[in-house]
Parts: sequence; structure tokens; C-alpha cells
Amino acid sequence: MAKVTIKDIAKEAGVSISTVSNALNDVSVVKEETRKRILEIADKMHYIPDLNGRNLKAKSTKVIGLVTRSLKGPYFATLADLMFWECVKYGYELNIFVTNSSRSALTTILGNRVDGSVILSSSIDDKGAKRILDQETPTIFLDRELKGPKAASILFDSYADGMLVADTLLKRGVTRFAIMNGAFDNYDALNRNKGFLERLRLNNIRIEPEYELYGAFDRSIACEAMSSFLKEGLEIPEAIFAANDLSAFGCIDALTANGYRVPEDVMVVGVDDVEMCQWYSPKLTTVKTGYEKQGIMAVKKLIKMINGEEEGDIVKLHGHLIERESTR
Amino acid sequence: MAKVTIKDIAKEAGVSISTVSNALNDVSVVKEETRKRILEIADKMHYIPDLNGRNLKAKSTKVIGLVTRSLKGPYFATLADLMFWECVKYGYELNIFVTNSSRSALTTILGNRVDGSVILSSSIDDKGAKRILDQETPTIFLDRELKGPKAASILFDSYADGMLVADTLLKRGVTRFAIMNGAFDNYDALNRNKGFLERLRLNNIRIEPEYELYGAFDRSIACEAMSSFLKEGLEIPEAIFAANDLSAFGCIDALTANGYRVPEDVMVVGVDDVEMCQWYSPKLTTVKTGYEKQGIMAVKKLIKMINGEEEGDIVKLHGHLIERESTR
DNA sequence: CTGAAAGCGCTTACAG
DNA sequence: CTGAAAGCGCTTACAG
Repeated sequence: MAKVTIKDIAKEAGVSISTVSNALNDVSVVKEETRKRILEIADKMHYIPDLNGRNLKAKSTKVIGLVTRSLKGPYFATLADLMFWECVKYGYELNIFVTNSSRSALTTILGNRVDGSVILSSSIDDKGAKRILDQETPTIFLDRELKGPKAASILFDSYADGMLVADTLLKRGVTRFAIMNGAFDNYDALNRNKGFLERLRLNNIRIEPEYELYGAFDRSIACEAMSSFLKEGLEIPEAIFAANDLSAFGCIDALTANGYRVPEDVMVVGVDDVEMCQWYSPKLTTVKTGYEKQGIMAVKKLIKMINGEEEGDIVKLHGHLIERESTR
Repeated sequence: MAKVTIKDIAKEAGVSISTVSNALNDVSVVKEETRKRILEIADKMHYIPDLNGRNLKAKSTKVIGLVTRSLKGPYFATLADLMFWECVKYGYELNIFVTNSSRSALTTILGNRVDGSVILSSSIDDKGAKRILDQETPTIFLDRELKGPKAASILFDSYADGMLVADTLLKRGVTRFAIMNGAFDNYDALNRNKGFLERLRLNNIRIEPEYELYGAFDRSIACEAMSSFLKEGLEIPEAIFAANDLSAFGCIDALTANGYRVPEDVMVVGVDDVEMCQWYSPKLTTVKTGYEKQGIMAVKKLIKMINGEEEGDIVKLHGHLIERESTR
């Protein structure tokens, strides 16, 4: 059976396609009786509207896009889930576009499929980001610092978070540090590292290259990095700052497997405050970045920009330290 | 600045819109020189195609939809991620549609936004599922047993998995069981429960209502259910079958918090083999359902149906037991 | 309250 | 190799 269109319904109901369209969209002009009859026929004929036809003409899709390159990590699912519920509140749908091509990300964002997009920025290159800035589709960047008339950024203040961790540890008299870095090209990984090191520098403390490990935000990779480090036989640092919780777990996995105790021999601090921090042993000290807030704020802001109520701006979310067993 | 269309490019380039369209889509008829010039102009004018216009006419979108109601749980992210990479292989994009309305799920699936969809079935009601069966857009159900000319199902054989766990425990001489059920309306939760109980019944073993707990696939809920159970002062079972790994962790959390040892006092078995089974203490015995295979098979099958190379059918994936520390 | 008509931005036979 | 024209399925002023 071929696809049923409003034309078919119009014929069946003996009315014009305009009337069918109005009835289907609850435009109030239609006589109640006509409306009912049309809806019944549409249902009986198994009518499903073609969204391409609809969106081509209509100004609004009532859907918000989330553009990303990867679905991995505990962060993404929570972010998307919270965004979804916020969308529901405002009568929007959430579509997630997974792509590793900056070109097709751009087409998705600006191709009139959505009323506005939240962009996990690794999904788009600098040139693409620039292009987004000077046009009219509302857009929010989550890990790139940009703004335009219809483009905003909602970020973690990762530089400040890094400083916060450094200060806390310095206050306890720690002088020998190691750092477990996050993904190379990531805004937050970079800034956590910078803020942390900057603070140490102010206190005339340096971290030797052998004490800068690479954990890629990943538990297994961090675990192996830590293991290799331990095999080298260098002096153990007093504290390790991991760029996120997962890589902090990886650190501790390796440490305990090698007979070290946390926090007695080494303290470890993560970032994110994922749920497992409370299940893990030792319970992990971490920076709560407020990433639950980020998604919600993004949707709220996006809808305000869609409605023309606000312009783009840059918001940075401050984290706060949650002290648990992995430090003392 | 208004939206740039092929019309604008045509004017700028002094050619017709047909030629612009052909150039943009690499249709080989266009003279190389013309094509180049048009592409340059398109780029300079910041042209982005309108996907609604395109898809309205074109037969194929080269995108596959994944329709779901929830993004929670370790299962979803892995599923979606693997599906994505499989899509990439075949030149498709993956769009994830999050919705809690069966109506809008249906519109998404059949509204010509995608070439085919994978449906996490809780996102659609029975009536909607029926309607999907008798039409032409290829569709795969992941936890509903249905088939049609263009509709297939790829499921876990959860009934068999439940039996497998029962058999394993029976073989060790266990006679007193408890069960931690999964979500009420879930295909797999239901069948794991049924298969398990059926096997016990064959051995003349019953589970009293007080020993059927409800964990909703969730760690915290399972933990509380187990805690309440322990407070009642009933005799402790020799083994607990949890409907998934997360709720198994919840069980064990409660047990160890109350001074019981796993597996010495009680054995616990989960389902899924999520990564944490290996990190958790005790390492969890579980059924590996092969959920990594499911997403990949779904995409492969979907594309074959899109290409008209295969019809719908029903595939059930068998699990196998992975024995670790939580049983002996 | 209903219908005829234009048009959204594209693709795709078809003619030249 | 290029262009004129039809049409995909809808919505939306506008006339009646």
C-alpha cells in the first residue's frame, strides 16, 4: 500500500486539502463535525504526516538537536537524559545526531531539521564553528568558548576547578604531585591541567614530565599508564590529580593492585562526581562540576533564543570539591 | 542574512538550478569546470542544503533512526555506539530520537526522516507496533517479538538465559532461591524470570512471594529492596538471581552492608556482563547476553532490508554464563 | 467555515 | 553538457 497523503484523505472525506491540514493541526476554524470526521478517516487510513513536507513550509519543528561525535562515558548519557526531560517540559523533542564528519554536522545543524542545536564541540571543526556564529539558527556550544547573536556557550570553569584542586592539596602540605591528563584536544582536560599547574607554579612547584601521565578520560588507559609509571621505580607522588573520575578509578586500580594504599600512601582526586564515586572503595574525592545543570541550562537558554527572548552569551559553571575517602 | 538556496547560487553562477543541483550532488554529467565554479560559489555563499527540500523529493536519506524512550543504563550507550560505527561502515548516519509519546515515535519512524529504524520497543505501544508491521519502511524491534515483510526482531533469548542460570545453580545443589526482578513491562525481565522459575518448577522448587524482590534493573532500587528483605528476618536464600548486573550490584551492596558475605553466605548472579563486573568486588558471575552483537546485527539487517536484499525475520541471541567470584 | 492557489527548496525525468 | 518544468507533501495567506 502506497503512502497515504492529505490528498488521499481529502478525496475520501470529500473536502479540500486545506481543510484536512487545518483539521489535522487543530486549527480552530474547522467545524467540529468536519474535524472529527477527518481525524477518523485519517486514522482509519493510517495516515502519518511526512515531516519533510511539513517542515519545508512550517517555520518551526519543535525539535532540539544534540550533535555529538561519541556516546561514550557516563557524562553523555546523563547530559542527554536531563536535556530530554527539559525538552519535554517545553513541548520539544530531542534528536541526537551522531556524526564524525564536521560537514554533515553542519548540515544537520543548519539544514532546518531542528529549531536549535546543542553542540558537543568536538563534532565540529573551527571553520564550521565560525560559520555557525554568523547565522540565525540558535546554537549552544558545550565545550568551546564562543558567542554570537544566536550562539551561546555553557561551559565548566575547568581552569578554576583545576586551581581548586591544587589549592586544596597545597593547603594540606602536599609538595610532590602527579597529574593524569584527559583527552588531548578537549577543552576541559586542557583547562583543568592548566589551572592546576598554574597554581603549583605560583607556589614554586613543578611537575616533572615523568609525573604527567595520560589517561584519556578512560579507566583502562589510566590504569595502564599508572601501572607503567609504577614499574619505572620513580618516587611515588603524594597526590594525583586525575582529569576525571574514571581515570581516577583507573589510577587507584593500578595503585591498589601494586600494594599501595589510597589515601595513606597517595591521595587521588577526580573530577565529575559520577555516581560510582560513592560505590567505589575508597570513596572518591572529586570536583562536582554541576554537569547536571549544564544540560538543563542549555535547553532553557536555547528555547529562549529560539523565542527571540535572549541573545547569545557565555556562562561558566563553577565546581566545588566533595571530600571523601581518597584524600585526607 | 537570509538563507541561501540553490536559486541564489544559480543566479550568482549564471546557470540553472538543475545544474547547481547536479553539481552539488556530483552527478557526473556536469562539466568539470562548471562544477568547480559552482562549488566555489556555494562555499563562498555559505550554502547549506535544506534537508527537508532534499528528502521530500529524494527516495533515500542515508540515515538510520534509533528510537528510544530512555538513555539510561550502561546498555543503551554501548548499543548506540556500536550501531553508530556500523552505520559509518555503510555510509549511513545515526539519529537517535528520544520520545515518550508513542504517537510521535510513529511519526518519526514513518515520517520519511530516515531510511529505516531500530526501535527500543518501550517507546511504542502495541497498536503502533502493529501499524509498523504492515507498511514499507524497514524496521527492527529490539525487545518485542514481531515480524513482517519489512519488520524484523533481534532479541535476547532471555527465557533460555533464565533457564541457564537456574540449571547452573541447581547443579550446585542450591534449593533455596530468591529473585530480583527487572522492570515490570520489559520483555527481557519477564522472560528471564519465567525461564528461571520454569526450571525450578521442573525440579519441584518454588519461590515464595517474599523471595521475589523488585529491583527495576536499578542498583539503588535493588539495594533498598534487598535491605528491606533483610530487615524482615526471613531465612537467607542460598542464591539470588538478579535480572541484570546493576541490580545484582545493588543486592550485594545491601548484603555486605549487613554483614553477609558473597558468595560464602549467598551467591549472586546477574545478567549483561557490563564492564563493572570485573571491577566490582566480588567479581560478578553473570550471563553475557551478547548485547554488543545486537546493535551491529540490527544495523546490518536493516540495511539489507533497505536494499531489498532480505525480508523480516526473528533472531534470538543466546547468552552464556561467565563464572566469577560471586558464585562458587 | 471551506477551497483554490501559491510556494517552501529541492530532485529528476526530459528536451534540446 | 545545460535548462525548463513538474512535482515531492505539506502550510498558509487569501477569497469566497
